Amino acid sequence: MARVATTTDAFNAVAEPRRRQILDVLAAGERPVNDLVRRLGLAQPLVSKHLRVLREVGLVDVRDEGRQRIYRLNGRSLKPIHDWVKNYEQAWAERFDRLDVVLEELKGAEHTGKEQGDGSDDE
Amino acid sequence: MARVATTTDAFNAVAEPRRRQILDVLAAGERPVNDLVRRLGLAQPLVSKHLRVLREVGLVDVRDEGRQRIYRLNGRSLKPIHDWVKNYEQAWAERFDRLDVVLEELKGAEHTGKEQGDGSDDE
DNA sequence: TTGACATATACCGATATAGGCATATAGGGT
DNA sequence: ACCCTATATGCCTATATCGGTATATGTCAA
Repeated sequence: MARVATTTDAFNAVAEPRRRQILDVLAAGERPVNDLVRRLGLAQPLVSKHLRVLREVGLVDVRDEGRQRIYRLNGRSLKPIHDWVKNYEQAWAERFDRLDVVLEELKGAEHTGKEQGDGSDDE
Repeated sequence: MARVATTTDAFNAVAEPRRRQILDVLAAGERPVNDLVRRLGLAQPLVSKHLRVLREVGLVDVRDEGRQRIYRLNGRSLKPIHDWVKNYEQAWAERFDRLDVVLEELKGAEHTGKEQGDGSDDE
């Protein structure tokens, strides 16, 4: 048997560095494919294939706009990963057992994190 | 070319569900290999191989104890994953509102709305 | 229609993965 | 010494990956 298919879940989709790159770019705002191609310096078919994988695990959404396809981040699909790693957080942050510290960090993450201001969540 | 080697980084190591299972078991405490074998119902060589991968990316440590090898979780290696996903937390922040509320109650409404409206073109 | 552009897909090659089975290595007990 | 247990590794197969090149699909413009 070969490895678990990359289209299985977000874990596998995100294991590929280029796909993480794509998501990182999309985090700044939706973009057409060619924009990603130029920005990442990858071959266009390769980008399309990676986008397909990301689409199949729900990490990105597409919208047709003329002859362009606008891809948009759908970070919700990363939640399973976040939920899983979160359980290990204490392994590198033993201060984590105090609720106030938890909340402090939570808040910090909100205005310290890079702007993703695309507001892609909806529904 | 094939996929990036699973021994490359934690992202790839953790993309394999069995390896996540192993880590989950080890999260409860260090264990010898046979313990994992019984607990996961996998073939012993398979467990050993997965443990090797986990070891090579630093996700577990080993200690020799007689003729047993005690594996122990080293969750610090998961931090890169956590750091990466954390930036996307806002994408599913609807659920997060609940925590925002708690935060505001504790800290006195320090929370400011998230900035939006990037989507700007560029380059 | 023709042509140019934007994106997706088909096909191919090389790689290395997960898992199975058999065996090697190593330590403990007798 | 021997045997038994515990674990690691080697060899093998099937699979499906990633990346490349070529082509198909689709959309706009003249």
